[in-house]
Amino acid sequence: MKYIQDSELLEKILQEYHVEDMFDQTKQLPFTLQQYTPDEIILLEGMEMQSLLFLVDGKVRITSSIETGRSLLLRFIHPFSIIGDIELIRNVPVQSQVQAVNECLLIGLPFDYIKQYEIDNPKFLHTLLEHVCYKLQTCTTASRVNLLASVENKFASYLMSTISAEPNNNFGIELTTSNIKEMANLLGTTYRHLNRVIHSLTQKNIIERDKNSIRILNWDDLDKASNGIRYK
Amino acid sequence: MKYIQDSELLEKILQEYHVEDMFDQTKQLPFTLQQYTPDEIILLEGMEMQSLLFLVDGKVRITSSIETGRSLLLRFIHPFSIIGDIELIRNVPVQSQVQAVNECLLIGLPFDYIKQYEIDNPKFLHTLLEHVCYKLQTCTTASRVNLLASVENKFASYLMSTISAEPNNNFGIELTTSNIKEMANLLGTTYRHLNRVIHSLTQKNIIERDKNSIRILNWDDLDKASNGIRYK
DNA sequence: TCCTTTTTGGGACATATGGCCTTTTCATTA
DNA sequence: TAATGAAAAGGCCATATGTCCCAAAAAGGA
Repeated sequence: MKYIQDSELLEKILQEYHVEDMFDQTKQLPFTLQQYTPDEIILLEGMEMQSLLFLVDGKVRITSSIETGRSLLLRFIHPFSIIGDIELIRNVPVQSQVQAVNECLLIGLPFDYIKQYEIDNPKFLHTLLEHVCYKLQTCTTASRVNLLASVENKFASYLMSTISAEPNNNFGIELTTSNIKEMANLLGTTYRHLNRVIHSLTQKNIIERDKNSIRILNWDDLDKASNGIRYK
Repeated sequence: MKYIQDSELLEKILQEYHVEDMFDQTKQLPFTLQQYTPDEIILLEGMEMQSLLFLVDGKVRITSSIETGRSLLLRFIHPFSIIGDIELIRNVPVQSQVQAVNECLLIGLPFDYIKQYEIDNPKFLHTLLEHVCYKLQTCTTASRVNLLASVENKFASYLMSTISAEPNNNFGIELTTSNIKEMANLLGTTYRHLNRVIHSLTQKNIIERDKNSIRILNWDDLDKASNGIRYK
């Protein structure tokens, strides 16, 4: 992690994400600007947290692990996201592992400062509340999906969400596959099994796979394969 | 559901749960006092919510379902709990099915009123935030557990938490079993399978089962069977 | 007490999924 | 081009779990 001293950049970011809507005045707040390199660990489960973090650039992976060593990809987050809300409010150690996927920029604001000056600021509280509620809603959905849906259901649903959210919806529709392992994690399964599922869907002519892409051939059948599962 | 007109009772409850700590003044708030009978549905997924609810007596089951008809027990809640926080903050329809387990008493406070008079009250916001954060933390834990642990792990852990939380820790330690089906749901499995797991643990002399109770014979081995899973 | 009905438990089988290890593919270099 | 090594895919088996259905047990009634 590298601290960046660049008050102009900071100011620009604060404006871009309307951080001033969250605090009454942003000029004098003791923000820090932090840069992380790809794969760098931002927070380790169990450590004590000192600052609330705002993700303002890059992509971050949130995972959770158990004693057996296995771990679970909870979600990816993108700007603008808040990291450390539970820890701030409940005074607990870091709940999940947080890791930069690519180069990331985060803004930090010390808990001490927040607790002293902002903890009763309705604007700030609203922002926090909205973000936490969003996370809770997402987590509830994920919980339900994880327990009730098969990997095929989840993969079908994931494919449809991901692809329809992609900008390049030109003709076929594509998706790089070097991240199959990542998808497997996200879906809570193994690479081996996801491959099996992909193979099966290919056999049924629902999707088509070549070297670096997966293409949907039959949206209706894919929808059936998802069995009504929707991630959002 | 039956509305109860009993301002004395209401007042008593408001004091018992320190509801006045949440609002600046509680006297004039348009609270309603609602009583539900065992198994009565309090909220159905998808309906529009009008009031924030506070559970003040009884036990409530929160479940979630998918199109296939299967459903999942997310958690039980006890007083003092808030129902409808996400719906209030995010303006979304009811996210989970809410059902009274036994006779329940709830206090309602209309969203309209809250949005007009209390939505910027830091005390109220803090209370909400604490409850939502707690739920999120619980949900994250549950998510991880659900995906990474076997039914045997979960049952072992569940048994230990439940039993050690019981007051009657006298000699052996007991647990009624008529609710095995409920436990199966809570653990995200079937009655059939939970029976199988219980049978297996019995074979290993880790637990002992008779007509109406399960007793732990060997805490160490049960702990091993839980494989490090902890619900809280 | 014996018979009927309901509840509970468990047998048998099918399926989903994980783990290991081999095979295949692909890229790199001699 | 051939040889070599790394990465990806897939075969095979074990296990966990769900589903269906029947048997055992309990409860109720004549």
